[in-house]
Amino acid sequence: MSDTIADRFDRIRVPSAYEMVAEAIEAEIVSGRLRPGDEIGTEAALVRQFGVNRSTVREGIRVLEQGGLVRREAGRKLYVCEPRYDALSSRISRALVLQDVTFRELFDAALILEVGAVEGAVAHADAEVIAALEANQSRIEQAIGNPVLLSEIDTEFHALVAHASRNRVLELAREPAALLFFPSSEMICRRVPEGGPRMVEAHRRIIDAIKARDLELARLWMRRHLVDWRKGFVRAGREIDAPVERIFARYALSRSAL
Amino acid sequence: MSDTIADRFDRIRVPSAYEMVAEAIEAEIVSGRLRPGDEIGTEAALVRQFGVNRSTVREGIRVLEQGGLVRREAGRKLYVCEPRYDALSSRISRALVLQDVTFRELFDAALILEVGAVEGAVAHADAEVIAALEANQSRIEQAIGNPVLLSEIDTEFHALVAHASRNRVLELAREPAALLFFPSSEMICRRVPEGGPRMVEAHRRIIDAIKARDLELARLWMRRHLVDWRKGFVRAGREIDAPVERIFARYALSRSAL
DNA sequence: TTTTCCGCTTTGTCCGACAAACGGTCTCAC
DNA sequence: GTGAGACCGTTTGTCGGACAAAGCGGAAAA
Repeated sequence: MSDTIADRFDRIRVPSAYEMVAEAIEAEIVSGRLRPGDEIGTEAALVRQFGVNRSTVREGIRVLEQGGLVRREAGRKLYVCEPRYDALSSRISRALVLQDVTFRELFDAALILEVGAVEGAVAHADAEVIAALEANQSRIEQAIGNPVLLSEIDTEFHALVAHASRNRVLELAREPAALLFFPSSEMICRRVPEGGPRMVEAHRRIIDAIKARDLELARLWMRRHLVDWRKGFVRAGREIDAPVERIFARYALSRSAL
Repeated sequence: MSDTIADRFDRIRVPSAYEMVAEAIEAEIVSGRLRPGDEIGTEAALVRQFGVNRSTVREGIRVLEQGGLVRREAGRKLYVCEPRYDALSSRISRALVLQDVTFRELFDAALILEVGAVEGAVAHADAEVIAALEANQSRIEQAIGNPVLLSEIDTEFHALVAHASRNRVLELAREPAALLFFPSSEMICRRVPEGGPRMVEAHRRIIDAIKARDLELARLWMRRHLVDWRKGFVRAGREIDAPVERIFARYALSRSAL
């Protein structure tokens, strides 16, 4: 009977105790009354304050831990943590993989995000970041011929460029895609031998463009660098419209768990 | 003594039982052996299978729930859920707020992400999404003068544009920023009366450009639309380099919790 | 056939308990 | 006096058992 009438009201959600525990602590953190580094207190203390059972407190703590708001230092005290992205990014990467996003989507998004990041880097890079980029460059020049190292250093390069933009929103926005995108360059370098040198040259040009504050040149070489990746991907015999395999998700996850 | 020697080994992390429970179930989901919609089983069943206590199983379940991998249907059975972003995006928004990102960062990132999204929309929008955009437009034309509605419909408009790009990576990448960015347009419309009509015109032009597959025009009007926002922000007397207030985080969180 | 009621299942919460790991203190040998 | 080691209380991770409330399904009643 009632299913023939349009529902006027939403279902009422009664929050459970462990959710209220989590929300109470979260409110303290979001409002700033608890600051990163502060300790939350022992489980027993929380039991006293909230007047609920320890199991309930513990479930609430799990929620906060997963949300990246608190952190347990090596099985010991609970601290409010300075917001860490890694855990969140890897969770998003996992969601992307589960949705079977394609490499084309990944590539199109990376093009937008990485070019955006290098634009920001041209505008805001300071000496410190540029030094880090140069250090990265000298390492990658040593690593030609070693696909595993190449891919790792390349991933770090792009993270550094994003960091140079001094835009934490952008830095975060690109991370889930990067986590899935760059590991595959290992596979490419393995199968396309000229991939390594081309990558090293592109990085060199990008760093130079950032140092020269040359927006157009930076854009150009970042774009070229990524298009190279796509070419290599195809030449390595991969289908660009195929979904990102779930293998990569596992890889991204296991790395971030460390 | 040992702190004078460079540490060779990382601390060994012994995974606790509830983490292993969570990982075991996660592995089933990521590998595809458990598909969205499948049910996980009752807590009692998991207790039997894993041979651990129910409290332990429950903590593991909390972890998965927060990770957006499983979902409890109204206090009842556990299902593998089709990956939902909302929860994850709001968590990232929260992290951004806690880092005190500025409106300028938000604006710069939104410029890159939204222009990127509209580029994708020009390339990939289909009739269905365009119809949805038109419906959104007719609603916003009715809403001029109502800041709350305007801001809501504007937020939906941008989500639709991103969806039209048929790029789930980009769609997801923009969401955390959007969650923080667009709600503030309510404040702007409230204080800058001509904001409403300008927003409506920009949307109209963007939709037309998408329909005409005119890349440059779409870019132009999206950029103009966002720059308008920034102008309004300043004219409303707000400081663009000030951190996003924590109020907005709460707003974004409470919306996504529904 | 429809409504109502009853009992079973499952979740949310509680209580009490214990081993292992950790932190701090105290003692003892040097 | 100082350092090493033993000792002890605290805290976490896990366990077993228990109960009320809510949801589900089938039987009984209208």
